[in-house]
Amino acid sequence: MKSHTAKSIKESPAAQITEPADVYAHIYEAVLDHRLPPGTKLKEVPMSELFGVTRGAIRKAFTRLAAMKIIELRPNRGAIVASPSIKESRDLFGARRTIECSIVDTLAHRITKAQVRQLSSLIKQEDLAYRRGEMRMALKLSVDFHRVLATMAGNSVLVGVLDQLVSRTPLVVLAYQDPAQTNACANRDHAELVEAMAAHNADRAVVAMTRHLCNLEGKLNLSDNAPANELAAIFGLAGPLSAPSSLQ
Amino acid sequence: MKSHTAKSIKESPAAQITEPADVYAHIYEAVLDHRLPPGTKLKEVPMSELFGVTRGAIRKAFTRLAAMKIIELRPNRGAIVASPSIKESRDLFGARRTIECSIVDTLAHRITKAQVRQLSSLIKQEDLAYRRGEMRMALKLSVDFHRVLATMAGNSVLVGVLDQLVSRTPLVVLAYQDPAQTNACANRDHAELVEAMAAHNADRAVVAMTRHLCNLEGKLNLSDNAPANELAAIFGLAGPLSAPSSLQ
DNA sequence: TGGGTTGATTTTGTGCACAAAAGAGCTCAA
DNA sequence: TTGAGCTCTTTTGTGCACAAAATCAACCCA
Repeated sequence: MKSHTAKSIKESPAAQITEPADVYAHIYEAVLDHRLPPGTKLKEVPMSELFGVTRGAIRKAFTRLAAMKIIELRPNRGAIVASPSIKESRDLFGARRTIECSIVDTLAHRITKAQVRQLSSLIKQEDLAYRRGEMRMALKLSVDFHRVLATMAGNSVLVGVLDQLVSRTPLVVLAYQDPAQTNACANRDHAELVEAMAAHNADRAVVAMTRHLCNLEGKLNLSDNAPANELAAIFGLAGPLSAPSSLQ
Repeated sequence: MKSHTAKSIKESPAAQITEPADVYAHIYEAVLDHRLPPGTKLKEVPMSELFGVTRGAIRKAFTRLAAMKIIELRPNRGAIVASPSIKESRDLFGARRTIECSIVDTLAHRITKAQVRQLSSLIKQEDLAYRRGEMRMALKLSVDFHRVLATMAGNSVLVGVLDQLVSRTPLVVLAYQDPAQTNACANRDHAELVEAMAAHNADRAVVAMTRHLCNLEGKLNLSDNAPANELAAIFGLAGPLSAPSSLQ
């Protein structure tokens, strides 16, 4: 009970991790699984013992995670799992709309039959995972779909940029997801998008992508009085963002 | 003559740098000044001695610079100043067009008189610097203009993304700039853009931004047989990119 | 002469120990 | 009872020394 900070990271109790490098991935997964909820303190020594690596390795992973905005690195005060604000979450979706609509517009003009097949196959896998209830896998495949789309459009810089945004999205979704809503139907959006692109109908594809991202954002509880692990919310007071000045 | 790698970084010979942190900025400036041309090896020990900091501090700065794609970090083989490929340069401008057109579109609808004044003031300063021949200052102000634009549009995520792209742009420009061309007239583009936004004419503003970025890109020597500090170019052979497959 | 191998030197990577800072708990006084 | 100040403990930050890897050069042999 004394230090309950980072005890629940291991996938299964037996799986002792000894690999030198991919501490990053493990922490990332743990965050996405909500085994490490937003705000959790990540101490270096327990982490290093847990993963069986040195403190330096943990520190490096932290640097990368902070660059991706998965965790927040506070000088002299350690790392905590990021808790994105409402505005940041909205901005993230806004940025994705901008970038992914551009990607889809480009791709719709020049997509090949082989690419359509590849995308359809991804959708099928994703659908299967949903039906089986493998939500983690489904989420991963859904994210992959967007990454593949970006790669197909061919602009390597946009691929890099989008990768950052897409990586951050699940954290936002998990932080603000509305328990009443289910995200099972998001899959249909992907299919519609691919249909539009296969028909080389760029306008329709852009609309489909916009709607898809708006659907996703709409399912979140991003109203001003949404809970965000904030004290104000816990005590039922006004939302954390009465004025937009509180973040910047 | 033995190790001529990093001797010319200091701004002035007397200015010995002892600050702990902003090694990053100094290296970045040196790269933009072409005191460290693309491909230059950056050794840790000489650097640390030069700046009067420890090797660890240099290493940290390298990590940040690599994240910004200003330098390239090759495992076990040290850091070199990035030499962006032609495709990457084109993609960079493409990405900027996507993001900045979106920014300008948003901003044109809601820009305030005060913001117009601020932008006009920036343009005036920039113009002044150009006239005085202070090219470094002019370049910096020109870059700032784009950053301010992004900030005014209000999407913090897009601000962060654009910051990365804008920071990388000068490196590309310096690597591929055509000696025959001059970039003195780029300033007029900024003025036109602000005029369009002041009139709340989003379409015209987007066109202005597109043209501005295309102008910039167009002044570069990005044809397939452009020199890029490549051996092939030095010896007058075929360009480094006969097929686009050579990068990815 | 040229290609490949080996050894020496330089350069990068990493673990460890110590320093500095933050945090927790305690005492004492108002 | 509260709160300021103090000490002790925990946690993060950093310099240094050593390990591993790569680069360079000489050398040998075909």
